[in-house]
Amino acid sequence: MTTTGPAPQRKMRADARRNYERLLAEAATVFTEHGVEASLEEIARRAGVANGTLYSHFPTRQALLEALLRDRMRTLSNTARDLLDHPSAGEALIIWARAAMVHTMVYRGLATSLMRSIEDETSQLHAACQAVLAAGEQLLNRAQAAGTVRGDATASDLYALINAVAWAGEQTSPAQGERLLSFGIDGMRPATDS
Amino acid sequence: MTTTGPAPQRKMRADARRNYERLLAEAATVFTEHGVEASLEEIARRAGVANGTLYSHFPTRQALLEALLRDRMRTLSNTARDLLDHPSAGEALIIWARAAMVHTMVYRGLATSLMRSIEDETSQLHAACQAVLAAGEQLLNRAQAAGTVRGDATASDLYALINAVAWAGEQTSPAQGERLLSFGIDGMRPATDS
DNA sequence: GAAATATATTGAGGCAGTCTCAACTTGGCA
DNA sequence: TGCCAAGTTGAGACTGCCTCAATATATTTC
Repeated sequence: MTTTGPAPQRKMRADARRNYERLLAEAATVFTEHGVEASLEEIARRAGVANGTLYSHFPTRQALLEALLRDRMRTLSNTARDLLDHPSAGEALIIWARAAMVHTMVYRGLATSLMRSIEDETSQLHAACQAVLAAGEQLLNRAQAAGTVRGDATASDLYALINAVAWAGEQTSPAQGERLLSFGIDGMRPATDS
Repeated sequence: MTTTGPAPQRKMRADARRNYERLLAEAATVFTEHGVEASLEEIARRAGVANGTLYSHFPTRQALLEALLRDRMRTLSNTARDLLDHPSAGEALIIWARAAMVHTMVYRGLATSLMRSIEDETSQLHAACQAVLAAGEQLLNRAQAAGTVRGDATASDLYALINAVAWAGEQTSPAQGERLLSFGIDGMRPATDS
């Protein structure tokens, strides 16, 4: 499993880089097991370093999360761009929204972090979240232009919807998340004046 | 503000009852300020009792929450029953769902507790949550019979939807919660075969 | 290759929170 | 009044967060 080097700043000392990677790897498994609120001490312990080392590499939990999600979130944004070429604007939106929901469910508690980060511009995750939101907006706009989605739905609505259904999914079951997403997207259809 | 006596077990000693009420009152304000994950020590401190006293009255955070929400949740269930007489089945469902969402937003973090409690039958809140879910189910069934809501929507869907939009609302703004709720309910309409 | 230097790591310590329980009040009945 | 069941207390064991002076190590320089 070759990962793209997480590439923090250039030229780290060899031992530092080793610990950095080790910490990231352990963080991934610990977050998977216990969610994003897992003990940072446990991550350090498992990585075989003192907790101070963890804090020196990742001053906050958010910073650690950011490093862990960087690639994944970039991918999500790129996927949105690619889907702009999809023949059906409406379908493209649905496909992407589903992918975004799945992404948000990798770690328990992630939806909360991502939702908080879009509001809080001091968050290390803020930029990545904004990029995702902007990517979604493109797909949304196209679907609106195609008449598949109500004109008054906003990118914030879409972002909130995705996170809310991911949250529901992580609380109960992924299937429940999927169901709510379907309802939510359907509800964004233009009103049929019956 | 006369409240219905929270009535734990019969015949408490006078000082015990006094502390019990005091704790509940302080819990309400502290939860309002800091959400349901607020420090229990602070509640005890503010109530002017030792933390052990808090734990003796409310062995878990959930127990405290249950006592705090008991009346409110009963009311919500009753409201649903009353709304069964509403002329429009569809409107009745919407009105109730909105009320349930507002209820879920009284304390930050409550949506998470309520969502967890419906799954976890050992939770002190489980029974109250089930009652709310059952109450919603009645309204849902009527709306389905009236053809206003898809037949395949379940009470669990409704419960999850309400909690998910309340969660979104507490993360961003109540207005955002309202918007998502509208989308969700709209999406539960029977498919118009265009 | 050794000294000098910049870079990392360590872990104890201060803080806050949860929860428990043995020792101690104190309310209320006989 | 005196007794004892019921209630309260708060120190203490635990876990977690985060900091920072002391220490160790990689890399550069000569």
